[in-house]
Amino acid sequence: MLSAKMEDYLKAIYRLERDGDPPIAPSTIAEMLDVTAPTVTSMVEKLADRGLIEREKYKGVRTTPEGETVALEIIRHHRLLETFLTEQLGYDWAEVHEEAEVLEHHISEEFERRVAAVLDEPEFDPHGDPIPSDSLDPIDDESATALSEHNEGGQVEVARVRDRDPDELTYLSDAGITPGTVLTVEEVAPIGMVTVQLESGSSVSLPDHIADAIQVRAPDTQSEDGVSQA
Amino acid sequence: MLSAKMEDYLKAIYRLERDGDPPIAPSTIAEMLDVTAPTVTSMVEKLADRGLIEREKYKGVRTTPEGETVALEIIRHHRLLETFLTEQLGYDWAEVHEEAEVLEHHISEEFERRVAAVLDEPEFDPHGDPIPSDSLDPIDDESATALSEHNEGGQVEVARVRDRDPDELTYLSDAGITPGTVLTVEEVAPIGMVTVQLESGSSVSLPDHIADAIQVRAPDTQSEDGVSQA
DNA sequence: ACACCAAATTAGACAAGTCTAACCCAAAAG
DNA sequence: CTTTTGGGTTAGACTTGTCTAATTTGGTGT
Repeated sequence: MLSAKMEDYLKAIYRLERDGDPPIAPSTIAEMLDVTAPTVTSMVEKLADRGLIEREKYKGVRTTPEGETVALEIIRHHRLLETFLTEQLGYDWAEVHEEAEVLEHHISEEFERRVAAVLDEPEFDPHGDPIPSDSLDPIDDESATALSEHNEGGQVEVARVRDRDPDELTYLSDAGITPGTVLTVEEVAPIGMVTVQLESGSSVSLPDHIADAIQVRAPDTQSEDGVSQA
Repeated sequence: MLSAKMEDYLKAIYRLERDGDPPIAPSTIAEMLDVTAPTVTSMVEKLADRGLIEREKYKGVRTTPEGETVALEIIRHHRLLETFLTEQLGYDWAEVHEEAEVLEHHISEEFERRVAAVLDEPEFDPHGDPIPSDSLDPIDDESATALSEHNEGGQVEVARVRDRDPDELTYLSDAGITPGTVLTVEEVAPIGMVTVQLESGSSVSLPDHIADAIQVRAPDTQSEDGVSQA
């Protein structure tokens, strides 16, 4: 069995690989997990011994297929839990991340199966992140673009919100912005701010770091129901 | 914050106090938690330093009021989780103990509150064990008697089943014996076995160690609904 | 080519939780 | 009142995950 810590490292490495390119430098991992460089060195040695990552000394690491499967398993746990907490226990999307971050390491496969069944095998979590399937096939993350890259006048639909700050998430949902929301880009101010208009007509201004975190796609011209994310 | 291990020791000590009398000997704790005696010595030192137990060297330990509160908190988590797993996720009562044993250490107060709310503040778990209230007042466990102490012909209602063996629990529920079931003691055989008759008319024979674990009380002459446990 | 520097690794320490082996109490037996 | 003996404690070691301080490496700049 893997420890919760090993799972955390693996998840971090996997996530970093999805953004930047492998190999992932120890310093990057250290920053993400808020530990020191020597701690990373000793941990990646252990993960490499277990065959979960490949390691080149003084270069960095990359996940092996087995390591990727473990990472996907944890991510599946995390996103199923986030979905479960919001849908069944009435959590707000701002609160679910922290709770799921802990529980993801402690639920059984049985729990995972039953939660997935109760939720009817969901494909996206409350932030719009895709939930890895039961078979743990790699997911492709990159179909949407950042809101901040769009020009004035364009109409877009919110696909994912890659922000986990509770205050910012609460602000967004209070403003009416969640996955599925259709927005029109009203103004891109040169001072690091984007203003969008909701379908209700109300306008919301967002600082760049939040506009960067909101991933959007062409509006779904079809339906308004919740199955539109596929 | 207390570690999961410290919580386990505290829970074990509290449980042992409820059965036998304090002070609780280190060897008893060691057996319950399946660790060696020196391990218990070092752990009880830590718990005593924290003010959660009183310790007399070479004698044993007893919980302080603060320790009792912590134990009750964990027991509340455990029993709420067991109830939640059966009622909301469709677990069988035979499976819930192990899952709850892990998760009880990792859920937040928020999670506890929301689960209790969704379940409508339940007072008993699927095995008939009382769930400590939100205020963590000590509970009195001892209103029921063991089935094994009853004489032939007596009619009783199952109050609690103090068994956690999955096979035995599955056997009992398959036989139709769960908290609330009304039984008539048919035969107390001198070979370590008790035979009971269900209201359906079917008979079930149980070895003493299981009859000991089934706690019963006078049948509820009133209703048949689920609120009858108070 | 050579020195420099940032980043990585090694070395050594520490806390938590566990073990085995050795020693010590304290209560019961004589 | 002494001895026996079983359970408890002390001593010392190991693992996991972390740290700080010292050292090494490999690419960069001149």
